[in-house]
Amino acid sequence: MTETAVGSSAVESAAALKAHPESKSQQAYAAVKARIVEGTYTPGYRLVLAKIAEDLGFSVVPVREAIRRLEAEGLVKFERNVGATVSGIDPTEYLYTMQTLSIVEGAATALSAPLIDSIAIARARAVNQEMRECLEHFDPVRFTALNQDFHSVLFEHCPNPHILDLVHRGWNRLASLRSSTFRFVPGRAQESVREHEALLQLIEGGADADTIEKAARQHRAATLDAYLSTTN
Amino acid sequence: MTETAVGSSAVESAAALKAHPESKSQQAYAAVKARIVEGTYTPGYRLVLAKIAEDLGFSVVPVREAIRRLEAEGLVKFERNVGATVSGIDPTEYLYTMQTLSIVEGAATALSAPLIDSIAIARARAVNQEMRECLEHFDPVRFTALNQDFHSVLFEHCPNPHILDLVHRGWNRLASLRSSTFRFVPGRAQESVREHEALLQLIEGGADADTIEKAARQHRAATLDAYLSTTN
DNA sequence: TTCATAGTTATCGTATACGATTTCGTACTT
DNA sequence: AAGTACGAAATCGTATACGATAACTATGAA
Repeated sequence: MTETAVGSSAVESAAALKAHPESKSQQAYAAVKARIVEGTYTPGYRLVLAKIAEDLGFSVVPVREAIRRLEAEGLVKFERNVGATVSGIDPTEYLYTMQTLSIVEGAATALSAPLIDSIAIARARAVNQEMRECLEHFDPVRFTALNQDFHSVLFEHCPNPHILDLVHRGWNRLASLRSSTFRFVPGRAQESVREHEALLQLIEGGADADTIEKAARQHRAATLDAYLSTTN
Repeated sequence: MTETAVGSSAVESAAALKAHPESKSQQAYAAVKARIVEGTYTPGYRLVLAKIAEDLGFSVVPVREAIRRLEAEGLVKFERNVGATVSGIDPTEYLYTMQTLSIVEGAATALSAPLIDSIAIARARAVNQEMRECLEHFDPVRFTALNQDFHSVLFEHCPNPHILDLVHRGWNRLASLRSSTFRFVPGRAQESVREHEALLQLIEGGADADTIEKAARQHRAATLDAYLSTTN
């Protein structure tokens, strides 16, 4: 587990089924996205079409298309006759993204809850345990990845792929902000791990959808609150 | 009021501010989107790049880019070496879209509620009154447009543009299904108008966010339920 | 020294061209 | 008559080329 770049799963798995060589625009999309999510291209980074095209070894047209797609996902900003830059670390954007995530993650969790079996719960617990260990060794990068894994386990049988897609977009958006000021408010991580366990117990106990949704939403919202409290 | 095509408002208004002539890919995007939303291109319609390019009077590259953008919004399906078609009327997709809409509309309404003033409430009531009249004259197309207007008034000061964007995407998605089997379950429209009034009263009365969110969510969900009950 | 302006460079935007892939029709075989 | 294989047409995918726009720089005047 612990894959970092989370993609529009539906699209990508469909593409994988066809034994087709990936189109170059597809490749360019994946490549640039990966660089943004990994942090090679940090926010504000100037994405020059010709340069990227040369790097990847093909022409500008597919690259252009890829950039446009990333723009639609909010990962890059594209200005006419000026060019593309990796989307910024505007605190307001962070707030919007986190708030939206709290809503869609809450919904995704509530919808998935009735479909989660005990095996998945056990796996989620194992991931959460790993997260605890990360805290001891202070490994924030892995912690974040595991956090996504934890929720991914819960979302495995999410009955609505659209909502799942929105979750993934949010995650990617946040990933592009890596190593910005928006991470690791002291103490929040510990609390987060505790909330995970509480969430699992709610699911195990067959709590009603509304309770689970509120808990999951609050889980994300608390991280946002923790950040906000540090700045004010 | 009563504009039909709802766009990523942030992007479009920004583009409007620059006195720039719209780029051709932008024009192509708007044009094709409009045709889909208006119903000129119905689901399943084959979008041949060269043909569209000729119609619009420019080359295929910008058209291609536009189609890709529409793909990202879910309005068209693009298959490699085969081409683009207007996204289909799969009942499952309808369910996904409506369910997602119920969630994001619910959230958008709850977030907006505290910011809605009495003038806006009055305007919303006026729109709702028009909707009643539409029911008498049986004008479903206008009814749908007014329905969007009603909610748009409520969302005018929505503090989170991301969520608003998701709402708009959902609306566009549904619009592309116009004149499909997914509309106008008998009696549902009347109920919808009543629910609008109830929603306004909740907002006026300063109901708490949770109550408003549930009401708004249920309002959309009920339409979905009405559809589902007709098929089973 | 600072500001305005003109010219240069970098970069984007789009058209055209051609190769690759798919689809569809037709002829041939069983 | 039905199915298969082959070939032609349609369509997509990408490269290259060139025009348009904006950013930058240098030069001159106040």
